[in-house]
Amino acid sequence: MRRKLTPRGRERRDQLMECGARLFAERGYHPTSVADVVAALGVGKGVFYWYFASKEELLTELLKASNHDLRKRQQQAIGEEADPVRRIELGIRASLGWFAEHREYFAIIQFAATDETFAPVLARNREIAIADTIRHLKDGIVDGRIADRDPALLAHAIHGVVAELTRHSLVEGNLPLDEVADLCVAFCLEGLAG
Amino acid sequence: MRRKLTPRGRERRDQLMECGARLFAERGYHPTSVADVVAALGVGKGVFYWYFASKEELLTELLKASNHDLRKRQQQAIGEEADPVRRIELGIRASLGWFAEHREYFAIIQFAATDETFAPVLARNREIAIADTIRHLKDGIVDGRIADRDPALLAHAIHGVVAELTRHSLVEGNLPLDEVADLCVAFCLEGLAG
DNA sequence: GAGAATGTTGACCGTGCGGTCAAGTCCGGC
DNA sequence: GCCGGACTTGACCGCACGGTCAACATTCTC
Repeated sequence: MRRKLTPRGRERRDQLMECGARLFAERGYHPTSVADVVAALGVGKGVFYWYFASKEELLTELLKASNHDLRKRQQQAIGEEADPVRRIELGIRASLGWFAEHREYFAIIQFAATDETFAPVLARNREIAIADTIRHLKDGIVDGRIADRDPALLAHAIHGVVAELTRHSLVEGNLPLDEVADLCVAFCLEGLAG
Repeated sequence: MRRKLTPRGRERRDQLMECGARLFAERGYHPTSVADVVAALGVGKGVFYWYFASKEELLTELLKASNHDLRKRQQQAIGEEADPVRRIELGIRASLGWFAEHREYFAIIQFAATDETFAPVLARNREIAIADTIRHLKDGIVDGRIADRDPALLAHAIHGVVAELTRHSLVEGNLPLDEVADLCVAFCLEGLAG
């Protein structure tokens, strides 16, 4: 890994990250070797270690970059919306939409959660997302729009629904995204209540 | 791996599984070597391959055994309860309770979900659990107690809440189990509705 | 166009892993 | 008391992996 990157260098780095993301998603992190990554790009092994200090660093960078991108999308989606309940809904929809367009990352993030080397990065990402949700929930509780229950647990519950429905629709589903998103929002807002 | 196991043999097998479960949970599957497992037990490497055809098989057996145990507990908890909504509630509470008592398995299952070798076993386990939930949901929908929405998606939503709150309460939480279970049930039944 | 900085190569190294096996020990049944 | 099958040992094998590096190529800078 070196400091100064020319445009050419930045492109190579992006190629390596894209390639790594794809392979990690397809075969998993441990089963994918650095040799696989560089072979897929048709370059020598040294190239990898010019841009990354280690295989570990590549995954860490992928996690950071993807989280940054997802958050950007959520913030754009929520925009200036004032209604806290609607803010939660827009956040949920943005999340489902982003993963639908970046399927590779779901598997990568799920693996990273199980490895103590990467769990900290992920835990931090999640903490931030949960904190956002908690803020909206508290606003909604003050407004009397949301039941007065532990906002932290509610936030985790919402994230759990989103995570599992994301997984289901990516891995097993052939359902239209909107349908899943609608149910996801309806379930979070109303539960099973008929 | 051999056919006939004497009582002594069965005990060794159980020791290996217990030991493997602990180490896989603590350090992860790939980073834990067969040498680590047998060393923790103070026996030679050959012992492992007498009882298991491969490291892979050990994990597979762990997944099967744990799922069997969890399901048994759920069935006992639900018993003869007739009310479908209450059946769902009892199932949720049984699940949270089981994981609280078998923390090791949460990490193991989460990893297995990310590895294409083990994903099929897990997918099958999940399918069965989801099918159970769907049955209760359909009963509830007929009764008019549950909203008439896609039962499959609802089932996944419930499982998502349970999974994430389980994770939260095991990994981050110092909250009493009952409190988490209460909120989990309340959220699933009523959503965020205030 | 010299020289520095950036980028690239691929053979090579050490290590640790999953798995094997020939040899031996333990123990129940006869 | 010995036979055979259940069980154990640990040195060993082959290999693939993460990472290094000296040499070379390209591109920037003045």
